[in-house]
Amino acid sequence: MTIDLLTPDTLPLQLGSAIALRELASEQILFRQGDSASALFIVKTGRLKLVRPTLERRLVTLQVARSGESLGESALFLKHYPYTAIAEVPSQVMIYPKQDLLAALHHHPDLAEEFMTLLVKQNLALMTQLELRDIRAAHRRVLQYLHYLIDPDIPNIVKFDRPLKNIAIDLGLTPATLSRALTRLEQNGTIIREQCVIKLQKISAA
Amino acid sequence: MTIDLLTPDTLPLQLGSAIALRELASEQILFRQGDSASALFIVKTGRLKLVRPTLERRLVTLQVARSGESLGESALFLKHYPYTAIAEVPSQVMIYPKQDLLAALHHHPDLAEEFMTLLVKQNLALMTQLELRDIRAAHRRVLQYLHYLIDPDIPNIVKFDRPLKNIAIDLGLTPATLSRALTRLEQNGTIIREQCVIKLQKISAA
DNA sequence: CGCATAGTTGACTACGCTCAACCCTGGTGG
DNA sequence: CCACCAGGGTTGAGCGTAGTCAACTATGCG
Repeated sequence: MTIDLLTPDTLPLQLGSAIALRELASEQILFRQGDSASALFIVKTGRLKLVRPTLERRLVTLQVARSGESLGESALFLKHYPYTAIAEVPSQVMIYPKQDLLAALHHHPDLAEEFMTLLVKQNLALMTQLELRDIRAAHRRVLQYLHYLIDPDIPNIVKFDRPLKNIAIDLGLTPATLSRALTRLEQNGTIIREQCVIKLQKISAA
Repeated sequence: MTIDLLTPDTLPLQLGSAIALRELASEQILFRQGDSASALFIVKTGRLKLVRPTLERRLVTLQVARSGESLGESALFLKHYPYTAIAEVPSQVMIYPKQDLLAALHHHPDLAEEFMTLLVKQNLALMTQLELRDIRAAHRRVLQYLHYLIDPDIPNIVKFDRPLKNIAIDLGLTPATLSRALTRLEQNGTIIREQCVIKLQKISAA
């Protein structure tokens, strides 16, 4: 409950084993859906995304893991990865072998509890994504997405740290539609754009 | 790993405390989003759904819990329920107080591991739902949904146990569109309908 | 027998997708 | 220093299709 055990710094202490590092180039695949699930990863630098290919040969983005965040938790309780992990930019990930982690979870109730909290958080994130998809109108969906992104410390400002192309896909839109949605919001006076910096105005009605 | 600890029968043994029961009428609310999170529930009879109201005054269905299944796991690690639980039909739920369960998870690593597996499974279910939403064409989405529902024991047969109206909402469609999608699939020869029983044919192309 | 609800079907509208052209930026090489 | 190129982003025209609203049918229940 006190400090965060699930970080690159503190987790090795729990495991008591050497941790490997892996470098990934942009667009490189860390593991594929269906691969034998062997490890959990924590992003040291860069950015990864978890995706699943759909029937229509498109990719659904399930999660984006940034520096300090973990990915592949499901692996600990499944035989195969249920999704594919791809580096969006050149990245480094720390590798935590499945068996070691499982043993650690077994012996450290606090770590287990923290891990459960993490899983629940991920659940919530997925629910939020699902909720987003239920908003039909593209500009409304985008607006809601912006609201999720605002940092309480820097109110009403959102800065995109990844290409609009990717964000569009995350939102279940095409780049063209996202672009139109943003211009529409700007003409509404709902937002003000300056490159990848978005400023939300008070009035958030459509 | 041997037997399932997270069932109405075995869980009380882990908790060592009396378990309360609650009866719900159809459409009755078990707890609301934002309520103080006090317990986890397991459905004894009936059927509940977890929903979140969206901006457009619609309800996104996040999960459907049938007899023997649990709901409200997130509550153990959050102060407030992140969704609303509604009975779709008259139901009975067993109540497992949060504190008792947390203590049990702390002292029984096997129970904790099983719980984590459960959380991961729910994660996967949400991912699957998200993937469904990425299929634009209504009839294709429905077809994929049907594929998810087939029971390996009874191949190519799906029986709806809830009104089409609800299923439509789960799929992010209107009842009208779902109806059209089903008739289209039938005219395609992809499925054969008889009331709420659907038979899938071999050829599953659109 | 009537009422309420679920399901189906029709006509119309709206909007997101597709495909394409175009602009703009950054990087490379002559 | 400029010419070229590649990629992301924007904008336009047209199409398909899901939503909406409504009417109608069918079913179950009082």
